[in-house]
Amino acid sequence: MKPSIPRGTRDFGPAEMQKRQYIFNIIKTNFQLFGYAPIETPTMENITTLTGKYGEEGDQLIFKVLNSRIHESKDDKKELLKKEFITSLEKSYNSELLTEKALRYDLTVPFARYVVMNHHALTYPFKRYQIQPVWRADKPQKGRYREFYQCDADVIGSDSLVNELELIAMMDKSFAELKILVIVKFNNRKILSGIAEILNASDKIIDITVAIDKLDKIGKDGVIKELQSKEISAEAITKLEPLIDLSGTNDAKVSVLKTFLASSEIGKKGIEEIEFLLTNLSSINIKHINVELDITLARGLNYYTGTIFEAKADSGTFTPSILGGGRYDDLTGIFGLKGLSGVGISFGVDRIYDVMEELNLFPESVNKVSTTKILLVNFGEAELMYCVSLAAKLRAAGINAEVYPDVVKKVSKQFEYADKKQIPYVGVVGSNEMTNKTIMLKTMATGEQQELSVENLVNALK
RNA sequence: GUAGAUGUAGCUCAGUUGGUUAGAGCAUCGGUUUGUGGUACCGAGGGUCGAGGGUUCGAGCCCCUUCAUUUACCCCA
Repeated sequence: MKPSIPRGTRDFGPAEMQKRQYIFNIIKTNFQLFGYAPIETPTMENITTLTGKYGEEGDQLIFKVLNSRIHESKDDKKELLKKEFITSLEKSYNSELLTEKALRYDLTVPFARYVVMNHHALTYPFKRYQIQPVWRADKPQKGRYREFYQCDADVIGSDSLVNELELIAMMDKSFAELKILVIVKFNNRKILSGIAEILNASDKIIDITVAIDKLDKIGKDGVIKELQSKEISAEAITKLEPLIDLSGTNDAKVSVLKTFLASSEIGKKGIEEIEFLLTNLSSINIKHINVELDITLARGLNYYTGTIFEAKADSGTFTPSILGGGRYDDLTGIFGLKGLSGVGISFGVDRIYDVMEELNLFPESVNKVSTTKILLVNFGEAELMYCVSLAAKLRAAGINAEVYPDVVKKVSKQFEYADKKQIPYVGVVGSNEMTNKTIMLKTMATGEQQELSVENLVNALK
């Protein structure tokens, strides 16, 4: 049988893992620096926990898990199962008889569920970080995987926009350390609600935001066409035009919005929030990222209610969003705990990796196949055991050491092993070294070698 | 779902208007070299040409069907 893995999934070899861990470490360090504590949640959630939170499209992308042991069902239940299966073939339909579990789609909803279940034990505002894979039943493409890691940091139980500010500061620091030039776009769902209100099209808010969101790709005419196809009135489209044309500095955009949204309470609230962030950006001393107000930013997830974030690399040809996030005022409400507002961001490690790979942003130090410092080469059975005890001494001194575990006809094979694993030193042990209680230390890069006592060997490698 | 591209050795790919025994590089193994790798040279093994059907004296190449991979749309990290 020819081996394969499900599409949209990947194996990561040692070389890739070194680079991935480099990214994870930077993000994790920054999460902790800002006071977030780690949690993990199960791979599977009850499907009812997930459905209805990600929008219509999102719900379709949830990986469902077939209930186990359905073949052991009683006959009358089997009849019901057959009916349910046929129904699910004909329309989008969730049958808990068939699937009551699903793989997590993101980390935010499981987090909200966790908060509600552990409400009594948490200290608010509760700040948590979570680094785990998520699954989406998407068609894989460039930069789009069916299994990928998210690195989330969320604060729940605080309305303060200071949380948003600190999240921006954390993005700045993280992307600076990763050396990725990034443009962080932000917007506010309240602005979008305000716009829909002004246009008398509150029921069409999703259609409108999705259309505006495509401005980059399809241009102004394309957006207008899309709006028309969604049965937005001509009058509303005319009203909307100044916003489609919106450009210039963040401040210039705000002043246009102020006029446009003057008669919308929710819109004015959104502007207030945006102004708070803009005027206080200076106090967090951003050095690396570009922060830009973009009213075409919509984001598909249903649960966002306030600030929304998205970050993209600002150079290279591969520029999908590598971070997303926002404020959700009542995600816990669905699980029965009202009045807890949360805000968070999510780094997409897999795309960050792709971007860094394209732009060659990994430091030389992570481009190693192995962290072994010395390989002990043997010339026979007795020498091999001498190597084993020697390795123990090296490791006791904190030196990464490997023993070549076989006795092979050609010693060159052992050197080849060291060479392929890019191990910088080789310790050769033959009968001479054994009688002298020494080791021949060879520096692979230069080919130089010298005979050393065990103590001198440890010192030389330290 | 819709549209395009691609499936040939373990990997990356050549393969002419259809013509004898399907090739290369890398990788693997062996040798030049029984106390020394990365270089060089010599040699070896490895293929139901994605699958099924058709056209033809003859198909890796043309036609049909099907499967897989991949890119774009939609949506998203």
